[in-house]
Amino acid sequence: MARNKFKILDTTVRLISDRGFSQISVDDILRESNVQKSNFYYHFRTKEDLAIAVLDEMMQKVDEEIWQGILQDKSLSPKQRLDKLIEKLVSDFETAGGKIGDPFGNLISEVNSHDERFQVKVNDYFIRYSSFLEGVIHEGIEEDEFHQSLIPREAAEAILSQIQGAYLLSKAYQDPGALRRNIEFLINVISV
Amino acid sequence: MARNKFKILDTTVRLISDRGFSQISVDDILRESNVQKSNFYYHFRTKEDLAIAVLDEMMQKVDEEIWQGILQDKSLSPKQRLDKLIEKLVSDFETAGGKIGDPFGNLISEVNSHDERFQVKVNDYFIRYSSFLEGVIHEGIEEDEFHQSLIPREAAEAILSQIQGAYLLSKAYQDPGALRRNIEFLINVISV
Amino acid sequence: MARNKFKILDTTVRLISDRGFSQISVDDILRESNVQKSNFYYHFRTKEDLAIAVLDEMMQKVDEEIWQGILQDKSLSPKQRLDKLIEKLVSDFETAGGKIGDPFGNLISEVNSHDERFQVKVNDYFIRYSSFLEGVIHEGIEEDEFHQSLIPREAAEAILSQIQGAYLLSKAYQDPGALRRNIEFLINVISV
Amino acid sequence: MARNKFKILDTTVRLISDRGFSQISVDDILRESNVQKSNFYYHFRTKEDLAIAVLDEMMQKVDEEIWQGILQDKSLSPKQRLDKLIEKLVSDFETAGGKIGDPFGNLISEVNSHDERFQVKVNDYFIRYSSFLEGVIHEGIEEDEFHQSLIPREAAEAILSQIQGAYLLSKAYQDPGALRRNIEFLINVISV
DNA sequence: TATGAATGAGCGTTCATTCAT
DNA sequence: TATGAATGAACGCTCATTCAT
Repeated sequence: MARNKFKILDTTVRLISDRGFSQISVDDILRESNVQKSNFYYHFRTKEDLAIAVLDEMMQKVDEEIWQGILQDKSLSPKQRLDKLIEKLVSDFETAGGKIGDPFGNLISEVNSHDERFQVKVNDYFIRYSSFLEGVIHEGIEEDEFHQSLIPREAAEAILSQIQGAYLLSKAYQDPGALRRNIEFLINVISV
Repeated sequence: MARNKFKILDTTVRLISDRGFSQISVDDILRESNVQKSNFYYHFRTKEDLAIAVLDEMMQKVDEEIWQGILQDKSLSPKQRLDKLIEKLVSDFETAGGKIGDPFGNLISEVNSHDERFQVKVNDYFIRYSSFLEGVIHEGIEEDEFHQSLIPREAAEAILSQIQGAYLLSKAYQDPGALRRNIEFLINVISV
Repeated sequence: MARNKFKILDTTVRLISDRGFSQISVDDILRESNVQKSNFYYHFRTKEDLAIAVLDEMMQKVDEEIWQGILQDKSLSPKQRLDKLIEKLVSDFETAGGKIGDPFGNLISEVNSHDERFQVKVNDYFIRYSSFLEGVIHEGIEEDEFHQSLIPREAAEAILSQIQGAYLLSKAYQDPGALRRNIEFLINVISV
Repeated sequence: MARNKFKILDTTVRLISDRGFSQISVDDILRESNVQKSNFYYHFRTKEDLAIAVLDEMMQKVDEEIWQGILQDKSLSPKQRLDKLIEKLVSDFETAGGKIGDPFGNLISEVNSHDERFQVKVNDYFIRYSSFLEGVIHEGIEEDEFHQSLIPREAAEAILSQIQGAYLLSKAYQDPGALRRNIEFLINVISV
């Protein structure tokens, strides 16, 4: 059973990528998912609880699609993997129709949340993603694709930071090209 | 005589850097500024009108402090100017006490707004800032501080993007260090 | 102006004597007074704030009607005043149509409230009423209407206590007679 | 086997003495008793049904503890029994930690209930208690402990009324002393 | 007996905005 | 310019109860 719980989670993920979690109301979610308010609160203690659940889902998806599916793909060189990552981010962005639809679920706009648990989760999210990238940079240096002088940890964080900023500009400009442009710029500039 | 209008604008700027515009209510602003509700609507037709006015103020401030005050400071070399910019961003971030207090007024979280005029303004904002940076990069290439291969326009946008992403991470991590780290990383990597 | 604020206060006093404050909802009050919800919250910060305001009104009414109007009526002897008080309580109870309609506004059922300010107010209420009664008992002893052995303070509190209990039984039994019976019992037993 | 039914009843009695029946929700009871909601409605048709069941339990307890245990204790004189009753009420009140914990289960606040059956039960409750007290007063008069002029029925009701009122004041004042003071006052004043 | 899931009305409160003076 | 009062929709959440298994 728990059919509705699923529908709620699903709808929320969809709505988040459009407007960000704090901008969507419980009523919005309920309207879109055709679930009763009281049933929502049967499945989730509070709206923030739903947020946590959604973040957990997103983290798992990143693990599968980005990490296992792309960044650990040994059939590709480290740089090729980052290129493939860019392609994925851009195509996700585009298929989401001008909206965001990123594997970050519009976390950009949630960083100001005043909820403690939420902050911690977002933190985890970024740290996890960073460490994924760090592994790739490390390999890339050894294989002479990235400059020897790079410190993997630093480069990884800078790439994550650049990805976030690029998302922001893409949304502001309503232009997926900005997403590709800015991430590629950084990747190119650290490549030999 | 528009004493109250000033107080409203001032308070709003302050509150925005903490929570972002869409997370503060008209009542919040009024409570903090000791202005009457009906007087608010005398000065501003809607809440969005206030947002536009605030953005205008912020853009003017960036023109003065960042552009005229730092990026056009001919007593410094182009790279020195970017370094000084970083210092300003970091110190503003820090004095704002863990909050943001940036010259971007937490635009990060407002990019998803559904208001047309707002979107356009934010766009202007980013484009203006980009063009400021473009000028500096251009100079820097001629003075051999930045790599010859750089296209100023691209590099400028990447820096702006990196600044935005770095703000985001700093807030998520509650660590001003992340702001400096990530912007410096990009500046260093494009310097000769 | 503030027409609605008045209507809200008025309606609340009426509804309280029927069911007690914690058993009536803001919606109940609004329905009965034809006031908009948002206007309610313009006049009162919270539901508890309304409660405080209502208690203040009730206290003032007791001061006027019970204290000045009856207990301080020098044309009557102390015992006669207490008798007159009983008559008033009973007739108020009866005109309220089987409901309560007492000068205590059904405080009986509000004593369990978890709101601090409310508790304090109810306390004040009882203490004030007690001291009114104390004055009468004191006079009555001097005029030889009440037993010399009585300690005014103690007798006053016992009368207040008896009044409260009698209200309770009257409501349980739906019988105004119980109100008169039980208060009279105590008055008689302390009279010479 | 009705294990859960027992747990529900038990928990409810406990919660009632703190807040009164109408102020506790079915969810509250379920949370505290670790019983499933659907199981609750297997055992009780409605929340009011539970109320009735709880009242029945309380009445039985009064029969045992107050009537058989104290008021019928032939080893004590009538007045001594009333004194012992006071001690019990006060000590129950105190061990319940400032809360009520009386054998009346906070009926004080439930008298306004709109449920017919509930009203009837509370009525029964008071009448039963009254008749217990009446017996003691009757004996006391014969044994010359209470004034000859007293009508047992009237005195009994007045004592019950005083007990209720004293509970109320004790709760308002958060002072168990008020409970003892006021009941003792009445007992003393009717004693020879 | 017992369970997980669902229901619909209602809770106290806040929202951006408008009205009349 | 400025004010106090009013509006209606929406907010996140809880209520007692029922359903299907």
